[in-house]
Amino acid sequence: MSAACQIRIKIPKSLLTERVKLEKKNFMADANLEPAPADDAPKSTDAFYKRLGGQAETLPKRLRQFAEFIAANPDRVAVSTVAELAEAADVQPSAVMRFCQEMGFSGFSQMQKLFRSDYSQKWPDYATRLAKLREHGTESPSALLAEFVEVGRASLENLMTTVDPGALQQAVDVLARAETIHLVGFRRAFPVTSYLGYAFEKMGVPAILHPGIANISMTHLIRPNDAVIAVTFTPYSEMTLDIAAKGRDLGADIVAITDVVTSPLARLKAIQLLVAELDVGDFRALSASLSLAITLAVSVGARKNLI
Amino acid sequence: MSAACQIRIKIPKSLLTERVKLEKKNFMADANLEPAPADDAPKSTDAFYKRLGGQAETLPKRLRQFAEFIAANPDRVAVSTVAELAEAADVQPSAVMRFCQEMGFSGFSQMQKLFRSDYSQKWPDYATRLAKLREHGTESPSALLAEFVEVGRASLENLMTTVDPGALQQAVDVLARAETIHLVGFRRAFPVTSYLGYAFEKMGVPAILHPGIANISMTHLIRPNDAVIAVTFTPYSEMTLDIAAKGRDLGADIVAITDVVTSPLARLKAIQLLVAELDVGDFRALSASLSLAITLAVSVGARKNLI
DNA sequence: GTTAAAATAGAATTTTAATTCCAAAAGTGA
DNA sequence: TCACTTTTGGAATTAAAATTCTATTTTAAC
Repeated sequence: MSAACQIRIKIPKSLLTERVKLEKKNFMADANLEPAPADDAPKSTDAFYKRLGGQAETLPKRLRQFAEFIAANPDRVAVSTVAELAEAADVQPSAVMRFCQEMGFSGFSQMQKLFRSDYSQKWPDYATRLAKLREHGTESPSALLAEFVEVGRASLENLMTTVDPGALQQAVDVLARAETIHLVGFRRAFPVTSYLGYAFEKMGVPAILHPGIANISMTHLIRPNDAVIAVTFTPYSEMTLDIAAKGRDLGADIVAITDVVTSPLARLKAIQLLVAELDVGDFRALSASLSLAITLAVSVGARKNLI
Repeated sequence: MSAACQIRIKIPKSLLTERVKLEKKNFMADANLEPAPADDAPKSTDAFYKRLGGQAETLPKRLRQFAEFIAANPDRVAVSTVAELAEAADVQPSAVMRFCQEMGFSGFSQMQKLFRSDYSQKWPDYATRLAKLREHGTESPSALLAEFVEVGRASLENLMTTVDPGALQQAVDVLARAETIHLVGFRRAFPVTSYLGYAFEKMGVPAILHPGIANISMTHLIRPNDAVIAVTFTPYSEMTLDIAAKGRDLGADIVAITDVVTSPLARLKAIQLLVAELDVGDFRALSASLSLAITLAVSVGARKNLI
């Protein structure tokens, strides 16, 4: 037979499909096998995260890369395709598949099914979720968390109305002009000043966090061209007021983050930024104060072209 | 020509596909047309519901049936297939298609895309917005404040879904049992630990705030019946991880406040409390972390009948 | 009751996405 | 440095889902 006579027939796969499917089906029926019994696939997203946490260390590079992406964006799994996730995590689609199998799933589809079943639970609106959190019993930590979350949100909402844009602008001007910024605030105001300290340090803005330990005040460090950020809420800390007053005497500008206009800091002709934060018992959700502080820091950094 | 001679040839579609695809492609290229400009498709789920409300009355039976189903189960659209929705609503898949077209979409896929983006849009792209704000330093501080307030609110809302009530309860149990609580967290986590330190001190709960200054770690203070609260976010602070690991070795319980499940703290079999907070450059709105922290502190105090 | 129009169900087909496969690259230990 | 294993990227294949098509049924008007 001469080669010229040979004809290659490519059978369209679509014609084959049916038969193959049938054979497969029959085989499955005979062997009494389920589609995918999924040996050790996580049964809940909690179980999945647990496994992920334990296994992440041992995964090869690309798989770990994807694992981290998933950990950071868990909600995207339910509504994305393999290709989309792969692109977003900057890995190949096949890496995604390998990851799914490594986690015990038969493939992506099975894993996605798990996330999708969880999806509707996350959907209820804010009020419903809050109610659910409280359900655990009025004394439970989660009920308390619901309380603080709500208070925090209310405080943030308030913040927009209590802070005067003009005063904020003025504060930024003053701080950007200052040679050194002194951060003063103790006890429950300390988280605010320490965060300001971190932020200024990071941006290279000269700032001193007054530690207030051992009752040593470092007022002698304050110079005329400096500025002081004083943070205090009722009951006002004596030391904060003292240092602010000394700073004013030495000619420094004072920016006050405090709670009400009648605050003793008002006497110092300080630029006042008011934060009406709500209390739960004796404790205060600092959400609003921190947000104001970080705004201040970033604005000053931006003004100085440091970020 | 006699009828007997006529032969009907059905060309396998698979052979046609390629050519047709090419022709389509070329045509599109020539005409410079986008795939599906979608004349009057709703651009948001709000617009969709509005249209649905107005049009539902005039829809034929099956389509109305499906419309009602959608109205009752809006969350299922994003994570279901046509077949699944059809089955759940007890209509044919083709009815679903007709519904989608009736609502102005090119098909189901386009409609689903809307619902999916709506879900992931829940956490809008603050990071980029803020980055832009900072770049253009021209923006007013109050605009920046508004952004941070928004971010804070979103973070708090998110906190309710990322924190597992069981883990929170467990953490409180462990901390209430501990002889001494060690607070570990530096740099941007420090505001959190320092606030915990303040709260515990105020309630009389024995707690040590590890200062982390001068690279002196105080791990030798940790005893078997103690607990460690380790707070760290990417990039994880070495010192925090070290102290937590030492604590684990010494037999203390570890409670971790961190950002993702793949955090190195997972290795230590720590009780993990996850906080998904937005980073703005190197800065983090700490609202959620602080709310979680204060919840933890107050719950422990309550458990010990100290407040 | 008859007829035309509209709507529907279900199958056929196309399109898109998931999964597998394999050659090439990157590690690893002798 | 060389053999050997693991991991990776990308194409090829298979499976699944979306979309279209058409015969049939229902509806509504006359």
